[in-house]
Amino acid sequence: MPELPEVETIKRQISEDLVDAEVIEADSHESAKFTPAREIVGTKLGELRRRGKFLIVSTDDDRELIVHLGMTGKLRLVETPTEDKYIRAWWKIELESGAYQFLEFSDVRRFGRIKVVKTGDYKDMATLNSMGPEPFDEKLDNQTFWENLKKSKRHVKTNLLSQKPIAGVGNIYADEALWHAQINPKAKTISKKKAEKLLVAIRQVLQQGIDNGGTTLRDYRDAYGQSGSNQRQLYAYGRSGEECFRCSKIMKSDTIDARTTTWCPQCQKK
DNA sequence: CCCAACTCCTGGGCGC
DNA sequence: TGCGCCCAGGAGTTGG
Repeated sequence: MPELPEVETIKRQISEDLVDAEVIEADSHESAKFTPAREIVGTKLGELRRRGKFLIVSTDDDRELIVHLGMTGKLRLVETPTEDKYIRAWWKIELESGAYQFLEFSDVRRFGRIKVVKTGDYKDMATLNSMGPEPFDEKLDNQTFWENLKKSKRHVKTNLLSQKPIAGVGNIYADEALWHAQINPKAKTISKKKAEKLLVAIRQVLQQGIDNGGTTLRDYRDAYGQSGSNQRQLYAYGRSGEECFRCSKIMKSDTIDARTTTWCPQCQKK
């Protein structure tokens, strides 16, 4: 599932190509989740940005195209249209160089969505509107993160997935970060010391994910259709029943607030 | 405001 | 070989 590192990888790959590209033609699946894709025909694009797990492209008429990849979404840039029955939206664009390319949004399970809004107008997008700070924002310090965590009384794992204390963390990187910080996913109150450790761990697992071009378990591919390699360096996610890499106890898995969670019962005690 | 429950979706894995 | 069942889960929606 695309989380911050996967979305960041795509952003880095095609952001520059989109600058000053003109949208010549577009079409989409008929679902209202995707039809806004058609609204930007005739505009010129700006850079592609990332906010949490959202991709945002500005247009030259003061709007923004917002893409969320959901569970199985892929955004890719190709020279000729791909034979792919799961393409939910596509845009034919003319790059600044004069070359024509196709930006394709493919999404088997249709959990992704596309929106077009006036610049910065996210009032109809609850998650984006109340999103916490970017993990690599230098202004995000230990004190702020700790205070953000304390705003909710929910399980820390669930709190992270809400995108409110910090942006961009999903199920995989949440389990990874909690393992590294040795925090029980069901903990509800986090000491300042533990919060500091968690922030370090989040930054570390996300950076490693970016460095590895994302985690490809099943569906994730980058903007050129390539797999990431971070799945080879996971310490918690998907390791239920296997030995903890730190203490050799058997890793445990359970559903916490409807999300599968894997942790070490020995070194992630409450 | 917060939170919990429900909803959206389909390929793939498994038991029989 | 194929059928039925279940699982993966981010975020939007609804209702308390």
